[in-house]
Amino acid sequence: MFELYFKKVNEKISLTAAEEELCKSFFVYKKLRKRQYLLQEGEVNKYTAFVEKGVLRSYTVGENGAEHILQFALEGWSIGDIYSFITGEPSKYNIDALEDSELLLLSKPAVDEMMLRVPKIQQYYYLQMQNAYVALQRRMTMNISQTAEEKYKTLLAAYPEIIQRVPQHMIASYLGVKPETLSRIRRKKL
Amino acid sequence: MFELYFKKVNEKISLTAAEEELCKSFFVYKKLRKRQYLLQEGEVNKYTAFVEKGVLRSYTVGENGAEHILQFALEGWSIGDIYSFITGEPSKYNIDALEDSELLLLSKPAVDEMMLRVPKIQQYYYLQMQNAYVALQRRMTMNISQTAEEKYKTLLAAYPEIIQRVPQHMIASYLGVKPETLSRIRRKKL
DNA sequence: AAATAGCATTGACATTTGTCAAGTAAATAC
DNA sequence: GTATTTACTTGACAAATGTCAATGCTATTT
Repeated sequence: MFELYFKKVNEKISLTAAEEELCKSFFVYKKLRKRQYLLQEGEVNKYTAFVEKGVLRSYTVGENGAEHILQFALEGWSIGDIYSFITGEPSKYNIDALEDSELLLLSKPAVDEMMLRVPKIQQYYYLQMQNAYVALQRRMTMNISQTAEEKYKTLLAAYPEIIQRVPQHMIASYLGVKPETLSRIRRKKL
Repeated sequence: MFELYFKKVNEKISLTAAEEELCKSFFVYKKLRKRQYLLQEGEVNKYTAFVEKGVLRSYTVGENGAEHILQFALEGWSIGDIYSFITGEPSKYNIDALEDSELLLLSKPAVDEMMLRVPKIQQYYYLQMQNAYVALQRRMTMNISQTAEEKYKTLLAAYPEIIQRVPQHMIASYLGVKPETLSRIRRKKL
């Protein structure tokens, strides 16, 4: 149940068996059914979730009720509202499961303790943070410089799994276009 | 010449006079004339720059020669290509000054050494990284959910100084619209 | 199996944004 | 100070995307 997590960690740093065992003790395992919330707007985000299995998404809801998707997280990715997690303020985001999913949760005290007991792991999380930032920057560049069709192609090339496993109207929201527009873009290439 | 930097740092953590002195020794002071580069595409980004005075911007250049602006940095902000800084790979970004500017540069070895000698400062940089991420996330949400006009208003409300000090066509690029479109948006409200 | 609800597709049309071209204003160079 | 370049504005038109409404499809519920 920790296979994927340590696979990912050991791509970046290397932990001894003893260190791995110690790490495990800080996580809480959680299953989420499709459509279940991990976090709802207004709650404090107490955990960052590593996805062992399934797909989650984070999103906001506008005044008009429209959903705006910020992030998808497939197996091997992490998700959570960092801002709320750190500050303890209520989150503006919702996070829920798009498929039945299995998660490894880490609370803030657990992170702190883990960093203390297994200092090496700090580097992994720092790298993670950087990667997340860089990825977001890339998405930003894509968004200001490309048309709807180009954005779709870029996403398809970079993360084909997302396109396959996520409903189309959510992909549209992620790209910042209407579902009808995405449907028309897709029709072109059949 | 370090006033602004320590003003910012001490908003988050508190350093003793001795610690401040120690910190100072890790920075390199640099003046940049308007239009001068801090970083050019293809170079390795060796420094993160804290802006004491002036305005810088980071941007990419597309195949068609169009510039896409990623970030502005006014007094009190930092700028640099984190990815290149960390990995040592050549940067895909350009960074230059939009006004005569004064910078405090920190190299990677200097950061490492500073963190070691003044551990407290680690927290400041971790917070900085988080804030940068959260700000980018906000911008992303704005970009996928708002029209050109709304994006302009949002930017104007959040960072009026940017609008005043940066050429309009760069604002347009930052928002992901054409200069003509921005000009027409601005005309409406006079 | 039938009923329901949500999702994807399509068409007609409206709105927003982009493109091209021209002209003016402002900044910079000489 | 004049010349030259660069930035901003404006208009006419084109292209992209959004809106609204109808339809069929698929999955879920009962």
